[in-house]
Amino acid sequence: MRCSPQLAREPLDAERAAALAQVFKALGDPVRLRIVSIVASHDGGEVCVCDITGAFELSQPTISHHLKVLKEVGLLTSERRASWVYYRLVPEALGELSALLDVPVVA
Amino acid sequence: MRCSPQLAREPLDAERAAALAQVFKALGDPVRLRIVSIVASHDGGEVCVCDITGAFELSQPTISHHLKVLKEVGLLTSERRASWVYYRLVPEALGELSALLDVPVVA
DNA sequence: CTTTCGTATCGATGGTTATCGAAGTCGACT
DNA sequence: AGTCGACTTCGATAACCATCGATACGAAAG
Repeated sequence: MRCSPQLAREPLDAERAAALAQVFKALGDPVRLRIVSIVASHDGGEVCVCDITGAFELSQPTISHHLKVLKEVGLLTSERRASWVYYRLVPEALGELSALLDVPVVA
Repeated sequence: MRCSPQLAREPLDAERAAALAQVFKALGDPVRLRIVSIVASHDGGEVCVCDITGAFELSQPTISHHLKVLKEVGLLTSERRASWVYYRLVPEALGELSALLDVPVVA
């Protein structure tokens, strides 16, 4: 777990910065941010793709693309059951980012 | 302060998601993430541009561009003193993001 | 006031990305 | 088997972005 490295503790090395930046970049799209928030706030913790598609005025392939991006960076996981695919949050991934950004107010 | 809206509390509306996504997008670049971490971890809280430029193998205009992006989304502020420009962190901005991503482990 | 040094802006360019329609896959039901 | 519905992958296109060299600006020094 690397001891929850805070951003203010010491400068990030290039390798770690590159990995983290990928996750932030995934969150750096309004649609993806809303998708994460939809999944995170859903009772039961998992959401069918159809539920997400219905929340946007975007084509279904576009939503699928965004889901793929979020899955690739480790923010979501997916599972197929019957005809439907369900996505759920990876809380540890968000937690790591939260800890990283948790800069002490008192310097 | 809008009661520190957690991502898991309720789905983000489009407007708020767009604003937040801009900040995450700013952090979604390895160079910018390292710049933020350099500024955040620097004693005294402020860093001269020359200190940042020296930490990368990038041209000075490129660093200046990244600093501008971080400043535009409210993560950094700058002040000119004599010939040098100093950048410092806006802790509240990082804090808001941290609170947003602070998803409770127990669903 | 011209030079010099630190930083910002400009214009161009190559690489990346969001989006779509079309086609492919995978289960389920008949 | 055949078909239908849910979802993903593919190929194309337009918009965006990181980076650079050249240039401009602002402050201090000579």
